[in-house]
Amino acid sequence: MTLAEKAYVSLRKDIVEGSFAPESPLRLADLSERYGMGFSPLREALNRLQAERLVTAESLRGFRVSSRSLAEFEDALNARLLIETEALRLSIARGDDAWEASVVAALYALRRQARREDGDVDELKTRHHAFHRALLAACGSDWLMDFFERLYAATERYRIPALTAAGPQKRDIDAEHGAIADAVLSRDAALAEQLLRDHYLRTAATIRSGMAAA
Amino acid sequence: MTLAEKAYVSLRKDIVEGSFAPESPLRLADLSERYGMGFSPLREALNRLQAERLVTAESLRGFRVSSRSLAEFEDALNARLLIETEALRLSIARGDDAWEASVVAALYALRRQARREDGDVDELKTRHHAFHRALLAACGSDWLMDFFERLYAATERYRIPALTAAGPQKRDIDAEHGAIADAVLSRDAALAEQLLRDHYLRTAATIRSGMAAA
DNA sequence: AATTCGATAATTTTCGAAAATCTGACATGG
DNA sequence: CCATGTCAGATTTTCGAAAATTATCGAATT
Repeated sequence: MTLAEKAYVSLRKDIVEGSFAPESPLRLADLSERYGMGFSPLREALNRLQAERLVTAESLRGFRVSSRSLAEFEDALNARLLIETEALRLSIARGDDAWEASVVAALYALRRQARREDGDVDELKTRHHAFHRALLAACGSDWLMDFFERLYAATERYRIPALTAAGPQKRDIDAEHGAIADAVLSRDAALAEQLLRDHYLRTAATIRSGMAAA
Repeated sequence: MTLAEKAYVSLRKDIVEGSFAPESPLRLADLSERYGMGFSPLREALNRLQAERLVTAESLRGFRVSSRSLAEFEDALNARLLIETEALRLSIARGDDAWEASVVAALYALRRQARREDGDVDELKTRHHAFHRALLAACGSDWLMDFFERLYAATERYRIPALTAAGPQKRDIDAEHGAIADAVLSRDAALAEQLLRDHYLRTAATIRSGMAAA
């Protein structure tokens, strides 16, 4: 892996996880010291992240972490619902046995990690992402999967700070995931879409109250 | 405008218009000579284009123009239908008087340019793009507009070579645009969606036969 | 007191060269 | 004849410094 790719992965992670505050400037000198590399690979990474809307750039004034607002969250969430319900429908229509197996496997891996008391939070997030990706993976559209990844990263930026602010949850997220998987495996597209939609709307409600609290 | 931004605009145009063949390597030395700048701004532009899927990159093996295939075109077209019908629906529901006026203006400008015998093809394409953007512009979603721009560029790569190969058209595209605008201005969302869908499906049919001929 | 101007510092942007890596040809051994 | 290793050339990637631009601060002016 080249330095530029490492810079891209690290920066993306740090932005999504909130290590850099929204709107804070991303100065090359600071980043260079933080990640131990020159300007070139950093600029490459920043340009890619700009195209993904995680950072903004102004000519000759450098880069900043993109702003965060309730309106932008709502926008990203609505786009997600549009993209993911369509992708899920396609996936259910087109997925084969191997796809079903991958959904089962992803759910299993997610649950296993969720039940570990000593669990690594990073690993849990990775598996959560993997489960949601597995649901859509058979949709057959590179563009929809691309949009899914973008929107997932964009909304993930809100999930983390909001959830800590909102306190303990009353939801049984594990059960929601299980219900979605069941509907998918029985190829009930309408039910699966409805459950996925509800799943996101519930998360959105939590995040809204979390942002209001923060 | 910085050199990197110029490089981005130029490269994007040259790729979309087909000045570089799909899959052809984009060597830094060549590009440096062609555009009269060093490697740094070119790499920045290429990285942004990579995030937009117009170019692909392989570690330590440089950049290539993304491939072109009927399957990828169909994928982009279907994504476009999903995104644009939704954006159009929202636009019709939310657009105000100023938006209506901008649609009328964009259609007028497009028609004016289309009727000029000595017309600049570049200008016509710009206005065509502007008209379709104006239709959706009141949707209120940055993400949907972002996806629209990406998909427009992706499909534009197919429109140009296919149309020249397919020969003269029997369609009255001007009338199709007019009908869409009429439906939009009368706020008939269902009709507008249907007309937009038909408009794209007809273009898609032309492109399919054009690709088959080529 | 507020504003403008100029000099200095900080920062981004760009270049040119060095380092790292890949490609293809050629020789060598099985 | 085929496989394998090696070397030179081509290409990408990275660095460090130079160039260009913006930001900051104090003095002069209104």
